[in-house]
Amino acid sequence: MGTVGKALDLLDLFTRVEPQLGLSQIARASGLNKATCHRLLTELESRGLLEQVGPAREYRLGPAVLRLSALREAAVPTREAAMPLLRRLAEATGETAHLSHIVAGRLQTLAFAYASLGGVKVMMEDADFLPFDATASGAAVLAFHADPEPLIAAARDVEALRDRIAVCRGKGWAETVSTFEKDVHGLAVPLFDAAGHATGALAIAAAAPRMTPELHKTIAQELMRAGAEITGLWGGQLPDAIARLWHP
Amino acid sequence: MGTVGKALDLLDLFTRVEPQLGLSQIARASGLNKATCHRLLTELESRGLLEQVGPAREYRLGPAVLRLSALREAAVPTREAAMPLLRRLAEATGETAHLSHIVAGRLQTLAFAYASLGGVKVMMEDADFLPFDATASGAAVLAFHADPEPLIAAARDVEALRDRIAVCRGKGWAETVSTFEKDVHGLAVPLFDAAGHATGALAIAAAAPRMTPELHKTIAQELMRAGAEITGLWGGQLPDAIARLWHP
DNA sequence: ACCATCGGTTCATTATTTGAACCAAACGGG
DNA sequence: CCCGTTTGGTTCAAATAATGAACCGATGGT
Repeated sequence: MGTVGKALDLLDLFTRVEPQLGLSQIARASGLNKATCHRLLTELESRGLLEQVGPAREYRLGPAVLRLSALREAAVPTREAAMPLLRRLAEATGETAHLSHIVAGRLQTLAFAYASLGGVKVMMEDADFLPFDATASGAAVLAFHADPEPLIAAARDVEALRDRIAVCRGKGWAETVSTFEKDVHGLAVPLFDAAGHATGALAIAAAAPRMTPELHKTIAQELMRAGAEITGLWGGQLPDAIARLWHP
Repeated sequence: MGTVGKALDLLDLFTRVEPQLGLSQIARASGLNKATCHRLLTELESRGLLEQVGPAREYRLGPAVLRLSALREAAVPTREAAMPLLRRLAEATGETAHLSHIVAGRLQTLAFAYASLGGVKVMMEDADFLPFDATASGAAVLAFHADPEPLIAAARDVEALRDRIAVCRGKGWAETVSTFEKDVHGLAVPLFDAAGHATGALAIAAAAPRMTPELHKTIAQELMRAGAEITGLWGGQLPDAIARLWHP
């Protein structure tokens, strides 16, 4: 990993919880020398990826990322294209739907949609990373990923993850109950790229107490239907094993 | 400019017109050696800022930019906060409204809104750069910018730009007629940061044939009102000179 | 008045970046 | 069918840029 990688890694230090960081803070968190950090930060700032604000001269994500994002969506409307389907899925199931995506070895939340009516809902945050070993989405992607082993091995609870992956390979969808968050029942299906490898997941996070066999069946069916559609929208291809499970 | 800067400059080669580029193409466009390019691109890809697709292994902007953008908007809702005002401005004037922003020495389109009814409208593209010397927005920002000289000097038509800047300093808004695009009448006001320096612009692009003295007056008034509001939303401060011009 | 921390800078040492030359694989005429 | 040209990608000695301990002035709390 070269200098560029180190600089880009600094961007990951900025989170929703800590959106602004000082120089010393960044140096400590990254393990880099303060002078090195300063040079990298200055360079990121000169291109607008970061900006420096206030009398404390703290750094935060800059306006250039907005442009890159708009450009990406114009070229590959990953999010925009899937949003209508995601909303419909939330409505059809009455629960919270969300979409995630493997980026650089991590599972990134892309978008989510709440059902318009109903009482208790599972709330979500955008731009977060999901743990592979505690989410149905994680198991779903890895079950059909091109190279899952390193990601599985890196998980905290490898055994439970392998179990869930095996279930997903057999049924076409993955499931978790109260692992990531208490009282949340998760169901997920993988999404595929043009080569037929899973690169994302579509999931429903339902309030566990509300789950019934009928609702479970509805959710699984809707997920498979929407999963096939989004895969198609993204120019992906369902592998034979999945096509058989989803369209029996 | 170090290695990181060179890598980040590569991101600018991806445009709406050419969203996917091959290695040789990028090397030629950037002037860097092919091997150097390849290393930088690989490093950008490893962090998800770029991705490589298809049998031709072309590069395009990657999904990580979506996360950064979501994080930025969560921390500093520049775009979201201004959108309602932008839409209201478009409605109130019946013309196309847009918002831009200085990022790393260039004027970047942040957002725009069309009036809901009416015939001819000026169309816009997101994530583009506006020339300082051919847009009302450019003159408006530079008229109250902290360090305008280098940006003015770099413009193609320096004289016309200086004239427009002088007008803007006197009136509080800038104007262009059919400079950027034919039959487009532009009016713009600067937007200010906490230090009272202009960092952005709010503008109306009107269909020139439709312009009347009354409409002109409406647009100028609405711009100044909305400009003050957005500046406030962004935590900015109107300089005295502008406060006097806008709230007589 | 003191100590700790902050953001930022300096400069000799060191490690990384650089790029001409080199693959193998496609592609497009003649 | 072959030859010239392009593609994406790799190699490695030479050149250059990154590194980090020590330093500075300013700020803030005790």
